[in-house]
Amino acid sequence: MNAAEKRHPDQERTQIRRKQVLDAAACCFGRSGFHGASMAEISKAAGMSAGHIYNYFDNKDAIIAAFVQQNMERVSALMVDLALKDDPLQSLVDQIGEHVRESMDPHLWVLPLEIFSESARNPKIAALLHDADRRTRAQFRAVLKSARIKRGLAVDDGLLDGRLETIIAMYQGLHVRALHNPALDEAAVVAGFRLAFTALLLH
Amino acid sequence: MNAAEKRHPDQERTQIRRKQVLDAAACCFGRSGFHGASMAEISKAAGMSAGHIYNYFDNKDAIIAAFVQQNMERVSALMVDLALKDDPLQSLVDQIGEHVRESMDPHLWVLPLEIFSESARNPKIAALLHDADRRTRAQFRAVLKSARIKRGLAVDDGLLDGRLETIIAMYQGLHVRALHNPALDEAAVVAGFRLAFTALLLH
Amino acid sequence: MNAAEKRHPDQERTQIRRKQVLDAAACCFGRSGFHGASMAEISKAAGMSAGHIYNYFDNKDAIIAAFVQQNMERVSALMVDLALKDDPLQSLVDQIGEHVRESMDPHLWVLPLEIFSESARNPKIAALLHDADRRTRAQFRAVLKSARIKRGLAVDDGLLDGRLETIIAMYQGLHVRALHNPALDEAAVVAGFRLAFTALLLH
Amino acid sequence: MNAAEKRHPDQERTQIRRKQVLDAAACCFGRSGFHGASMAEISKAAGMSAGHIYNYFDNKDAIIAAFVQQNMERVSALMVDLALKDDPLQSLVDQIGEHVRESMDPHLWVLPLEIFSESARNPKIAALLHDADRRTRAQFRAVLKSARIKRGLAVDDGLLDGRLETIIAMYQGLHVRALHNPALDEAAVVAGFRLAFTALLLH
DNA sequence: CATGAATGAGGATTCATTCAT
DNA sequence: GATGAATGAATCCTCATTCAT
Repeated sequence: MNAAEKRHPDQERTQIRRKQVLDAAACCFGRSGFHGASMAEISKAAGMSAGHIYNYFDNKDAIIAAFVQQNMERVSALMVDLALKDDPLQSLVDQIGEHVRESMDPHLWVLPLEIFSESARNPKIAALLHDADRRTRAQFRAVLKSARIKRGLAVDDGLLDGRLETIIAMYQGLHVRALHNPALDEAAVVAGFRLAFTALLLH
Repeated sequence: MNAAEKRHPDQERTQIRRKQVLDAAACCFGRSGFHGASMAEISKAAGMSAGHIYNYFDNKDAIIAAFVQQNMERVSALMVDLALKDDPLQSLVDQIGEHVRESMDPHLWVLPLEIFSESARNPKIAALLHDADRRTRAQFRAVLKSARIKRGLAVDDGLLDGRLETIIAMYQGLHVRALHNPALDEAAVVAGFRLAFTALLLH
Repeated sequence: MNAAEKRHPDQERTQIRRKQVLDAAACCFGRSGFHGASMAEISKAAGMSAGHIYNYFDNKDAIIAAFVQQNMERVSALMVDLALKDDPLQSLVDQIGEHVRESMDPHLWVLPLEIFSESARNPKIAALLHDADRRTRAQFRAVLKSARIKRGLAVDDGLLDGRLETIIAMYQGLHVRALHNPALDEAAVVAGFRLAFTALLLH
Repeated sequence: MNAAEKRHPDQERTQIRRKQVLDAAACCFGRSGFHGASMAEISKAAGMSAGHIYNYFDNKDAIIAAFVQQNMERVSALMVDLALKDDPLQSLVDQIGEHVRESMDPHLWVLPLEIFSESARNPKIAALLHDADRRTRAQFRAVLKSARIKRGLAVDDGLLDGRLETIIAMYQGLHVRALHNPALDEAAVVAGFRLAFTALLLH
């Protein structure tokens, strides 16, 4: 046990407990949705009594919000990775294959959709989403801009936003596609995406 | 009152009442979500008692399903329109502006997202969605194919699916973008979409 | 159409309609019980709208009561038949076989049980039952008495009631037995009843 | 508080609560019938919230079933008592007086009738009833057989069933008699039963 | 006479939340 | 800290009953 942990052992414990709940919530939310998952279900998955959860979260909405927050941070980290690449533009094109494959696991995209539809109704969630999206966009924008300069491509500020919004839309739309079309042909999608990405990123 | 109405006044009335409920449901579902909207809320919006709704729908799920079905048919009609154009490919590119503008009214896209997340958990809704998507894809595919032939473009069957899935993903993703980024710049998106569509449709 | 019918054609019609409802009720009550059978179910079986039933019966309870009344009258008629026999005592013993066989059709005895348990809760039904039972007992008692005199058996007034109550209890209990023991052996029951009846009636 | 209670305080509490509910149910079912008694009524009688009852019983049917089960066990215990008597046959005849007196308290026999009529419609209850009846019959049969051997009476296997079914029918029928004829003369019934029992048991 | 659309009260059940232990 | 017993409001749904047509 290191010093930092020793200094605030209870805060440490609190963080562990909160994570326990959020992990359990991830499982339950994925299985039953935000509103379908009962506190009882979550508490059982968290290995903790239902009442005790209220020591760490004010109410169920707070769990949902914390859970969404956590997810946002995960996505933000992916952007940081991209920024560190040598040639991010080429990376994006090259990685279409694996990104598409990931996006097509429907199991993985139930939760984002749950979040999206919750945000339409819950202003707190919407604020979280807007904020995270703004940060992610800024990161993505910076990456695109510097990469275009490095490659000697035009840096058309207005169009830059269009390029990145389109790319993000494609990936977010792909999650929806995976749900709607269970027989979605991965190779075909990759080919289609490559056509579009080439136009969007390399010209 | 015309002849058709006179002949089946009760069936007519039933249809009117069902529509009344579905319209009310659209409103309530958009405001509160499928599960957040209570039958009492819907019945009040529909101007009829809660109990009476059950004369037109077996249960709440049946309302959701009918509502989804109705939405599907609206989308299907759009495809039929497209097929009737002289040059559907050019039409798609030309109409990017208005389609994007429509897609960006967040009010309009709350419900589809609600449907998507419901489908992840409700097999009946998922089946409706899959079926509708299959039909829509087939229509879209036929349109693209004949339009490409007419234009003398390569009819690469495998890639054709990729092209259309990418386009659908872009529009479905755009709904998500509109929710995530309330300041979304319409002109920029249109420009981005035009780049991608040109690559996907006209080459 | 005879005179009596012509004089009160509407009362005639009313009686027919009431009977229609009661017959339908018999079917529904047997299938679903008094409280399980809905007015909608009954009205469908009666081939008449639910609302219209209220022109013939004040409410559902009135249907139940009329139905019970009808059943009571049927039982009473059986007693009259018995009184007309040459040697009612011997008849009762001889008919054990067919009476037991009848009593063992569980389908037939659902309704009496329904009536019994309703009477425990519904004073109006209880009054009907008490009244019918009193009449039936009196008839039965008179039959037994005169038959015993004719046969030269002792006419022990106090014991006479015991004899007849016991016999009635046996048949009413047999209905319960038929429900409890679906494998009830008819021949065995007949033999058992014959032992008891011989002691009760012929000594 | 003894050791057993201390070891499983929660299981103990659960049993107490279940009993609380069943006792309340007995009261409400008797007053209003199985379907007439609402969960609210039962919960008030049990001194606990309606929602809390669902921690002890899956649903209302489970309460009915547990209640029926409880009643069955009471009857089964009576059979065990009988088996322990020196001369069960003579005991049965001697105890006619008290058994009849018990059977004539109408308040006590409302619930069995409720159970009977429920069993006609509820397969789960019917199964419970059939099973309990089978066990009770087997016990009774063994008692009768050994007692007849001890007394040197013929052990006519087929007729044995007839004898016992007739006796059970008499007592079950007596409950119905008590409801139908509030003025039922106890002494007369005892005399009638004695005639029949003598023929059925002692010859 | 006859319909069946419409009502609204009431029922079983669930679940977020609290609190005594 | 930790439990889970307990609450009670809210939800979906049913059904006897009424009434305009």
